[in-house]
Amino acid sequence: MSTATTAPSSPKRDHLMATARRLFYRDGYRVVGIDTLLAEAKVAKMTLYNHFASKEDLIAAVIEAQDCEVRAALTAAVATAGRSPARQLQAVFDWLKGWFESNDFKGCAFIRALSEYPEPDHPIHQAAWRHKQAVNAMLRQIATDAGAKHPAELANALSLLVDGAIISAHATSTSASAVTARGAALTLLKHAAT
Amino acid sequence: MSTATTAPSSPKRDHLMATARRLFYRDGYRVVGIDTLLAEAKVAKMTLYNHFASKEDLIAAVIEAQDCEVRAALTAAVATAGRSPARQLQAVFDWLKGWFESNDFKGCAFIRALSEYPEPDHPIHQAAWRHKQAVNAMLRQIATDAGAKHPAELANALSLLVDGAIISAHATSTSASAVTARGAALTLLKHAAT
DNA sequence: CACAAAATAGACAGTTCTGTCTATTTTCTT
DNA sequence: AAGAAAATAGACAGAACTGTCTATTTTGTG
Repeated sequence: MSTATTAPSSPKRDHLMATARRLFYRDGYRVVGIDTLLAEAKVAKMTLYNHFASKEDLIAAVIEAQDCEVRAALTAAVATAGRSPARQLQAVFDWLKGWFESNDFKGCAFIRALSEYPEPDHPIHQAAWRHKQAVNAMLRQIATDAGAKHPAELANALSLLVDGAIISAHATSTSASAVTARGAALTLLKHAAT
Repeated sequence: MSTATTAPSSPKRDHLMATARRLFYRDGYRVVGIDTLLAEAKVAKMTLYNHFASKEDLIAAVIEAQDCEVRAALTAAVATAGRSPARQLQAVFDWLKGWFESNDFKGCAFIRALSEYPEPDHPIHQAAWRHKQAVNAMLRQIATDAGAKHPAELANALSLLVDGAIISAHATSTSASAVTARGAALTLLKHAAT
């Protein structure tokens, strides 16, 4: 018996999730209809509604999955950078740069969720917000390791640079913002160290 | 005779624009339908389609209008701060803070436009992008006045802080990110001065 | 007043949307 | 092989969507 809050895994469910993630990320949550999604996944409509209560429920599940994947990728990127906080921070923005330069980069799934569901109480809005909190916690760890006087405040500033870089990369279709953000982040890190 | 690229002004057109701005900002571009907008504005459908070619055309016009208004407000905020670049920069983030704390703050209309129309070629996407460029130009002026070694690069970093602060304020429904961003901005400004 | 321009209500077409239901077929387990 | 569970196709309801058209009324102007 599983007491997990996440729904049980199944091949069809996973396949639906994968297709949903791809289409929602490429085109947007509201603009992609259930029928389009089902045609792309080659899955019957009732299968979807047996696994998810509603489209919103599916979107929330997609965001949770994205959250897990992004956090794992970031953790891995940081891990390869060794123990130096400065190098770890560089690794974060280098990872961003690689993402920005990938062919299917279309902005941030979480920022888009915040935009498409602007009500703060909305479950989708909140799921996206939780992800941003988790990333902030990772940055706070780096700030603490660096011996920052106010690690939480530094982490908040670094989060602004991350989100700003994503917005800029999406708006301009270039990856230059990652380099800019990395430079600013290192400046702030150096300035905040005791 | 007017050679302006913008459509001629008229009371009905202006009223439609005002209602559209309010509803699109509050709920989103895609989620607000034409019928909802017309009911709220108490205007007939043909009046709308006599002034705008399509819903997309209306959205593009709304974004242009928002662009003008935001730039004017920012320019005014900077103007009251005197000639000190540091104070001008503070004024930008203080203005952001006031905006975040207003009752109807629901994130950034331009960031949302980039999210809801993620295709770089889309006219709405590009209109939002032009606004971000204009704000960046204002910051570049401040950076230049401050004697920064690389004013364009500093302006880019400041833009990241602005957009990041907006995202964070919307995600958390607080204005703390404005203070964080202001502190980081001043640090970067000081560090970049010759 | 008379004429022209603008705005109106409302029907309408054609599409798309989410979600439900049924009846049938496939798949898995024992 | 037999029975249970899962997945299927497809119709269907009911609503919402953008955009068009017409006939009527209001408004502004000379």
